Amino acid sequence: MARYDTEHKQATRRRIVDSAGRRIKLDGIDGSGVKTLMADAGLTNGAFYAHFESKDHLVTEVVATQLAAQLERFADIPLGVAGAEELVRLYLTTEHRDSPAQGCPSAALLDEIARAPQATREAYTVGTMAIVDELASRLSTEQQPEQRLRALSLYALLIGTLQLSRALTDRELADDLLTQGAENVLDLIARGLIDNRD
Amino acid sequence: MARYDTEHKQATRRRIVDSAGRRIKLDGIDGSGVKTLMADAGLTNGAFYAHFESKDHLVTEVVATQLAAQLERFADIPLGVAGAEELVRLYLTTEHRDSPAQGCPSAALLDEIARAPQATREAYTVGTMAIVDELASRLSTEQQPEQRLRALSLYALLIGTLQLSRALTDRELADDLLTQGAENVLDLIARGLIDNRD
DNA sequence: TGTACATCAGTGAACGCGCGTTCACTGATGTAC
DNA sequence: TGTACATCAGTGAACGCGCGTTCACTGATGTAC
Repeated sequence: MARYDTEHKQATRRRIVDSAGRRIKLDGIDGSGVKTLMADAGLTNGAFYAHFESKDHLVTEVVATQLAAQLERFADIPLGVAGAEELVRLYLTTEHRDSPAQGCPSAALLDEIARAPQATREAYTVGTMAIVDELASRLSTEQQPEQRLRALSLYALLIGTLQLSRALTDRELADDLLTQGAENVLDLIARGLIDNRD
Repeated sequence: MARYDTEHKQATRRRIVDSAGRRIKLDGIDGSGVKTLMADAGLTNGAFYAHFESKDHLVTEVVATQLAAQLERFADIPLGVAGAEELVRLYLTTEHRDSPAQGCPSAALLDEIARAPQATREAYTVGTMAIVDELASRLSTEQQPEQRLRALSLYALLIGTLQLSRALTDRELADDLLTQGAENVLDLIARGLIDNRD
């Protein structure tokens, strides 16, 4: 099975990174073995090292790719404050909570990333800032450096709310938390607008 | 080494749970092996099963114990809204962020707990609600059921902010996030008070 | 008070297993003639 | 157009290692006499 066109190997690599993204968000970094990650992509464990230097290298790429995917989901939402509000509501849905494999990598992996090697954390920081810029662009018409920090903080609030909602076994409480969390974050967005008018 | 007084074995057990709490908050659940956990308590791996049925059982007990410890830290803070504000500021310090082993188990382990067995998640839910009640008691003079939900959401915001600050490699940005996060959460607390006056 | 003994908390080697990683090999492919 | 061949993506067994767990054993202790 070889000597395919130039695209073939790159396509396989992308397939591995994509399916690994889903698996890792579902079972965690430590919880996802190389054998499983390769089986998800329809391959066997041995082929892994023809594509990646190590599992750590794949994880770093997965983090970057998944943050880019999350960025695209946000970028698809209309601009302006109405867009920011829609973004918050979309993030804090029961669907997002109940489908970690399809969702935001921060909510699925944040504390594992905090313990990850430097290279992974750096990729995370870069990818997160791109998301934050996308969010910041919706918080006010004029782009102030301060908006970036507000956006970063709002992103942290979204992540914490979704994570806690995932951990609680009381389903009703977990649902109410999403609602309350959205209300609080929307409140902060609205308040930022008022402050800007002063 | 045996036939000690009745207290001895229980004391050893408590010592294991305590040191395991620190280790697990530092290295994660999957990242902490039984051998290491026992060495931290000055024992060898074999003795583990004289104290616990399985690693999962220890983890569940660690989660409960650590949440109880976090509850005590909160309970030590004065009552009233001023207390709530102090609590927020204490939670979002660089010291707390840089000492996960001594800090809040939610911030260290939340997404690993979300993937943990049912029993662990149930212990987490119970322990978290106790913390939330402690927080809620500071949000307004009269205890409304709605305050509990507000407190739960505020706790989620604190957790998310600390976690994200831990993951970012840009130290200055991570510090600014703590400041901005505190500002946002304090804003929400103040706003809750105004709403209550209506 | 002194000695023999039963207790049992703790030891440490070993179990099977899955981990991340390596490597000799396979076999479908595009190319050369 | 047909055949021989070099390529190399992918296979799958094996590596050493640490995992969670088991178990035969140790030896300091409190108790009995």
